[in-house]
Amino acid sequence: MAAISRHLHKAASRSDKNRPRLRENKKAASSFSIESILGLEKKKDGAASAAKPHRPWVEKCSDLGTDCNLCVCIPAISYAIPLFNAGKFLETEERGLKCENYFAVNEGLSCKRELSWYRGRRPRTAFTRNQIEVLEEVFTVNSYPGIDVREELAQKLDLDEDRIQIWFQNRRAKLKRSHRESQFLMVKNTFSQNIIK
Amino acid sequence: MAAISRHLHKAASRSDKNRPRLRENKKAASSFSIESILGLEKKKDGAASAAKPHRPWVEKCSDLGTDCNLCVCIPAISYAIPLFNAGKFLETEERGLKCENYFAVNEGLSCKRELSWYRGRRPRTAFTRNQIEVLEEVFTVNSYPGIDVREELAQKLDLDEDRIQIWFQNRRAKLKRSHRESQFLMVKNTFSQNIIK
DNA sequence: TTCTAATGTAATTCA
DNA sequence: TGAATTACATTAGT
Repeated sequence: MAAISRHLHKAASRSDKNRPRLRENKKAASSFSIESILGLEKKKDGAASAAKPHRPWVEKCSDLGTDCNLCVCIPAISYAIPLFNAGKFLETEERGLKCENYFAVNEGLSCKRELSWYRGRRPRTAFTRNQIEVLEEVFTVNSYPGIDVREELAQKLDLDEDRIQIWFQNRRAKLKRSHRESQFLMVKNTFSQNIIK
Repeated sequence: MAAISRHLHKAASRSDKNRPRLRENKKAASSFSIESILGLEKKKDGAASAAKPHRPWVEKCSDLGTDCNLCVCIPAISYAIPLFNAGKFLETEERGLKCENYFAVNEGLSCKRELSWYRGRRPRTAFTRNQIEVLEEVFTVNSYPGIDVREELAQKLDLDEDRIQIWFQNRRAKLKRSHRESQFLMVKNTFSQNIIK
């Protein structure tokens, strides 16, 4: 049942493709030379929306008007908390609710989206040595564990199945990277040996 | 050649999108319990070599020739260690000590640089004042430069694109940190003012 | 000591 | 799912 609800959740969050984009820079960048970037900074405020520094965490809602005190306040609090408390997850949830309620009233979408950009990121999971050990062991024999193995691991290691899946994804990426590099080394060595002889 | 290796690391394998999918695992997995998977761990030691850290510049070792035993030997040791233990911090320390003792006997100062090299860490890049200036200028208008801007910057500043990317990453972290701190101060001040009144 | 380049990796987004 | 990219925590050089 837990698995089902988790998967429901996954499917649901896949659909909100309208979440904050981090990619605009890519498109925007292609139309800029460095000179233009440097040259434009003073001139164009209108077109600067593309070149505007994208720093969601600095995002002050002071743009919204002077009566928006909470806008300034809430992000401040949400950043202050982690200084005192390592258990960020609870705060993240709380924050989410607060902000969402708040902005639903005042401001439309844009601010909410910006907020969700930093609000929505899952706190980094720190795996224990033992967890890593087991995961690595499983990985050596099966880099693509199915849902059943993942669930079993999750239960045994006291982790979300989601974390397991992501871990394997990243682990496969790492493996592939190292393969590519060792292949490159081989080619390069062969190459330089041929040059020498 | 360096450029090739960089791109090998990053964007090379776009072409293997068409690889055969590895779906069999799902079926196969259901026939495994974790215990049975773990029971197999001894057989596949070959796969473990894949766990090598991602340090492309280690390739330079082989350029030095066969008479450079240390070059070959020590990195081999330092790479072997992590395969047996996930607790990387301890090993890093151990490794450091070993190397340090070893080299302290033979040489003096230049050793330090050699050391970091043997440890597998890229020598710290010292940006020139001009490079920093340009990077900062770009940063003020765009803290998330896309690949094209990064490449352009790399060319103009005579730096690796990788260095540029890392620089922006660290710069964003710095900005975020300072922002967090100032907000923290604000909250703290507001808080104590409210207490006083 | 402080700042920051470099590292490793969990998380996210897109195709 | 892989690939690219990000944030984040940490290590270590100057």
